[in-house]
Amino acid sequence: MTRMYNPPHPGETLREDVLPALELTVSEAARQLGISRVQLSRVLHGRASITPDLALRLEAWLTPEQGGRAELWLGQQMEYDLYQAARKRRPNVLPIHGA
Amino acid sequence: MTRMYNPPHPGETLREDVLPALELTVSEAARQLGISRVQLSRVLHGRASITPDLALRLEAWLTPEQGGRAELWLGQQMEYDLYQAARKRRPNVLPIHGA
DNA sequence: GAAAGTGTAGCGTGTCGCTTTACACCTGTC
DNA sequence: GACAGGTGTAAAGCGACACGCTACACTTTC
Repeated sequence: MTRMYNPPHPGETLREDVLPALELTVSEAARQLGISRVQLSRVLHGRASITPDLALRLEAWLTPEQGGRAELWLGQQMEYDLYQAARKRRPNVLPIHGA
Repeated sequence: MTRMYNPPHPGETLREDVLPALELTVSEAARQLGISRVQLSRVLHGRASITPDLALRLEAWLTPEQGGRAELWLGQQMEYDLYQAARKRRPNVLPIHGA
């Protein structure tokens, strides 16, 4: 239950690590991934999430060495979403036995 | 990239393993979790997903031995969603260097 | 028969992913 | 200076879905 670190948005990883290594423009990457340039830009800036569909596209697009594992992208998104959810509303739920 | 097994919906796990061990009714569990009975029933039967909010509620409610880890619930939901997404639409994306 | 528990359909609301269009900005080259 | 290409982003429209509420039918237990 200790989640002290601030997980980065996976789009940030994509923007800072993956795309520069590929030497591709955002427009060209979006074209190859089969999504719109606008949507990819939103993901890269943390304004949209890595969806299962996008994770599968990244897996089909990248080599395993470049980060082509759908579970990794989705898992990082999950960590991010969980942290953001815990940061604001903590649900008012009591432990079950009082334990 | 090999995802050959059929991951169960996490609500199924909740219905078959967790709730029986607690000897609680669905209505009472929903009340303690702070969600509606209808919504919990939908989750238990795979008609609704484990959201970050619900995962945090489960974590606050259950002891760690009972399965009280938000990441586990969300991760199982992720596996399920990923498998379902891969099962139907496979995105038409080419590998990046023809590799 | 009454009460409690359950599954589920239907409705309304809010959120969000996604595309398309459009705009403003920056950079290079002619 | 004009023009083209790349970029970020806002707005509009659509579809999907989580969620609560109400309502109904069914079952079991008293």
